[in-house]
Amino acid sequence: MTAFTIGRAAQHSGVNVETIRYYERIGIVPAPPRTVGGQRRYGQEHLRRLAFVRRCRELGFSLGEVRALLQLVDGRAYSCDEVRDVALRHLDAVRRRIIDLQAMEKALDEMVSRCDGGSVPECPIIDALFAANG
Amino acid sequence: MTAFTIGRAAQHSGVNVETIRYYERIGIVPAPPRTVGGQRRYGQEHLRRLAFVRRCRELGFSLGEVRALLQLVDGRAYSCDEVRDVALRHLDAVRRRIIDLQAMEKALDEMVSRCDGGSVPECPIIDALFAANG
DNA sequence: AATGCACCCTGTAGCCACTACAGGTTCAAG
DNA sequence: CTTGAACCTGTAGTGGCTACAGGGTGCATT
Repeated sequence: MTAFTIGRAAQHSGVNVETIRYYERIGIVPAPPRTVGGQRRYGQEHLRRLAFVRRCRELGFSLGEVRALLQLVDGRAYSCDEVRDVALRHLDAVRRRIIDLQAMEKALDEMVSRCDGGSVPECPIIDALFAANG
Repeated sequence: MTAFTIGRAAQHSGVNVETIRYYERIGIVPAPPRTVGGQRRYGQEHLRRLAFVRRCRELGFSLGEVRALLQLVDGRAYSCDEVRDVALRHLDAVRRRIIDLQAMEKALDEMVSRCDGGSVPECPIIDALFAANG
């Protein structure tokens, strides 16, 4: 018998104790059985699911997406295409985000390099931030 | 005399009407004068500041960082070094974020490409998500 | 002067994904 | 049987907005 307390489940799955309770509350993970005193006891299947959620979150899936993936998994007979679709959409979003951040990086880098430490009369970074778009 | 309503100020600065009121509430921008009836009227300096905040936000600065930058600007005699420091720290954070996202992208890409549409018995994406870290 | 209506006002609640308490209870070791 | 770490619930806070509800204002037109 494997019965983990929430603390052990947290250690094992990498999901914070508070977060596990939060996931239960919002229905991302099922409520586990309780001891007579009311404490949660987790089995292997719960840990597996928690680790799944954690992995998804590490990959940047929103909880909505995670929910969608779990529904596909739970209704056995999920189609690979549906899963692939969720993943591809997310991959696209990640790529767009990277492009956005790279644009920020470029703009910041240019701003910072324009100001190379000399005590110029006006700060070129502040000037750039006050300047119009672009 | 330039006196913009909040709507005009929003158009002009690119900051949403609700967001302008929010910025005023949290002290990012000063409260403008009002008409007798209580409506806000913005001058050039307000617009300039709103545009500054907007530009900072576009570059990914947090409102905390924006606040810090504005304090440097407001206390005239800000040092360029201090500004540069805020910008450099943020640039670092942006770069770290890009690296994180690129790792996600790689992992997602590998997952998705392992599943090339064929109806395999088990979905490799789901398998990968259920698998341990890495 | 009256009316219409687009815009403005405040205040509150909601979003996401947690995190951090307060104030109390349970479990297991010694 | 006592200790104390870990657990429980419920609520409130985070950041950065956004979206109402329910009302008031300001300007153009009639």
